[in-house]
Amino acid sequence: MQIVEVLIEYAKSSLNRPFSYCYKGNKKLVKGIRVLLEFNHRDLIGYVINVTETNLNLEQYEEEKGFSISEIKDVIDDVPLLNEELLSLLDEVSSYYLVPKISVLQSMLPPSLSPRKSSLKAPKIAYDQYLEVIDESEEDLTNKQIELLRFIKLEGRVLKRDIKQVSIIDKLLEKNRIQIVKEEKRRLKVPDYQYQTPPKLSEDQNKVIDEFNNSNDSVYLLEGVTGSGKTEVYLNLSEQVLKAGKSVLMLVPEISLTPMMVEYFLHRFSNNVAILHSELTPAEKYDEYRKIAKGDCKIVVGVRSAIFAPLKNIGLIILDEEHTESYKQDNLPFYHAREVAIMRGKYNHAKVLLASATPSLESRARGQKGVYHMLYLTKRINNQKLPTTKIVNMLDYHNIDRDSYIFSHALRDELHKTLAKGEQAILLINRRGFSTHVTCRNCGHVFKCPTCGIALTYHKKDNMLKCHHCDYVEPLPETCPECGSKYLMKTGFGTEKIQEEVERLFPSARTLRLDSDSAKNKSKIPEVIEAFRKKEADVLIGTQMIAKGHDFPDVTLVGIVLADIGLSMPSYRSNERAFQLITQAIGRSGRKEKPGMAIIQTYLPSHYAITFAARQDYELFYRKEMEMRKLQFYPPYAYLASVTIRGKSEETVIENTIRIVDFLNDEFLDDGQILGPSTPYIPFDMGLHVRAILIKFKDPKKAHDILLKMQELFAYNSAYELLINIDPYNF
DNA sequence: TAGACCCAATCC
DNA sequence: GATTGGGTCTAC
Repeated sequence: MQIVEVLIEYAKSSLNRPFSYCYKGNKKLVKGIRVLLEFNHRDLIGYVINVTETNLNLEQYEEEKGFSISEIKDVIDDVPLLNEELLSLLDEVSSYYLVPKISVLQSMLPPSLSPRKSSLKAPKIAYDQYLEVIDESEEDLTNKQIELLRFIKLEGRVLKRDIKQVSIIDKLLEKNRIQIVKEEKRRLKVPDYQYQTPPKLSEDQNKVIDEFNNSNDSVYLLEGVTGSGKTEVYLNLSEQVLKAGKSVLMLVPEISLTPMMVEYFLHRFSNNVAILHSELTPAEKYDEYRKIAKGDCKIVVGVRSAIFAPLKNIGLIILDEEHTESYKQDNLPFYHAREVAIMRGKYNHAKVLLASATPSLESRARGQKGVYHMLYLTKRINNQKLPTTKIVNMLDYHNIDRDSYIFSHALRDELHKTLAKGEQAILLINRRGFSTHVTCRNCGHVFKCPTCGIALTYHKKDNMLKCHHCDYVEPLPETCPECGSKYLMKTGFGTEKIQEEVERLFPSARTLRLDSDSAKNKSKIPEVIEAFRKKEADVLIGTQMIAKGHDFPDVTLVGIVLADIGLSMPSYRSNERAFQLITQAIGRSGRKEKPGMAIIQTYLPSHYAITFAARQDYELFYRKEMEMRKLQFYPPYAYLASVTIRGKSEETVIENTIRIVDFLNDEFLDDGQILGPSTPYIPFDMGLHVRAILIKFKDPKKAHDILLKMQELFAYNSAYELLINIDPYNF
């Protein structure tokens, strides 16, 4: 009889321990496979972490162990899902982040191989399911159902997997308003590009490459201004690594926003590239994953979770735009791809290259201390000049256009000139929707989200009010629900409003808008980007997703409609975020031979995040922000960990949070600062009360021990849920 | 995570 | 006296 120890698919720290089952069949089981079993009256998946043989019979064995043992119901895999390296990485990641092992496993493996019940249903052949409207009547539908119905109607047909609210789809199907049309899905087709001969490298690029090659350091930070040709450096280094018989892991922030990077790699390495990102179907992911595991391709291009790709013999790991926050997973298992990259680099004796025009403060500080090897690309390719920038003080009404309170004279004039020259412009406004507040002019009633209490944003496209924190929606009523007045006032602006303003002021300009609304249908993002690049429009209006990494040769004007939005966020990183966003956005201007221009409109014209971003002066920003971080004891001067407690009863939550704070104070004494209990910006989460604790400390080893102890003492309680986030971003 | 179990409140 | 609802416990 074989005894297996398994991890249960529930990612709960109280269940983060092995459970024993027996197997009486005649297969030889190995660790690393999945099994089907019954656990506490439910069928679910277990992941085998240990197998032993015993001569005892079941009764004797149970006697010896002191608990009863059931039999496995089924064996799912024959061979282990992970190789030795990933197995050890699993331990390292789960112990660093203090998260259940199973949660790391579930991130490492594609859905069809994941140790969770739903993986059994994961398709081996994929179909695309489209939703189409068959009956437009909105009678006896809820608001959310109306929203979706109108959305599908506006789009014509919509991919079912693009719509996350499955229950609403089901209701609409049930009420015969829409139908599903099935089409066989093509597996991921990678275009077969012609090999592109590498361009001649600049002096700067050669210098960086030589320095990289001639050093034995393991982690490098490449600081390269926008347009300095970082991509060509990646390609060149990758080529060398491949020639040496090793493989390359290339991470990008969000693949649907950076199809260019994929294209470059495909041009150079064609069928040697596997692609991993969240928009792939389970079947495609499965294909790509297997291809990588079998060693059929030596390069993986992908997003955060691709850091776990089963690539063997890695020689180089690159993180493009390393400062990007999407490298940090903000739910379980809370890992940061950069830290995992460094772990894998160590194991493989591979080099890790982090690159950005605006490195994160913590990386840049490590560079300063010599923990990372600094590399610089200071010149733009062909010595293009950085765009001319202008900060417009919106507090001064002389600067504001008479026709439009949103545009300054400067921005309107420049946009006019740009359009007259037949060149393109980008307008950035980091807020979607039409207007941020709707107020009754008569009684002052403000439309607010009933569950979050924050103001609802008006969306003109479907004439609905939406909460940007939860998923609440309602149609904009004709009259005020309080007093019946017809005069509802819309204030504050977002992308939709800007688009309308541009169309009003420049009737002949062709506009495109890109934000997470227009990208609800995710395949839209690359379409819009491509259309703009092909000059099918003159002005692109959008949120931060248009600021990142795109190369639009004919854009000569970037307008930041309101630069302050990011600065008002309550986070120690808000200055850094604002600086990065503005710098990145400005970098979109003037990428070819034509000189670029950028206009920054702001109510805080002397804020250093804005002035230094306008000058594209990372170095000065870095120094100033480091001073601030030092004063306030924030990273990189301190390490952070946050603890979140959530539960049904507010009292229980508060009581326990205080107990935990007391515990932490006793344990850390003078080696850490404990802030809290604090009430987060959004104090409710799906009906649960939330409280948070922030811990700042100098000694990560000591903190790790204390947090582990805290977890043992407090995590095992069903009255509330406790989550630890190591190196959190949103505080 | 979610079913079982326990106890108290509530209903007829 | 039975039924319902909430909070707590436990899993191999």
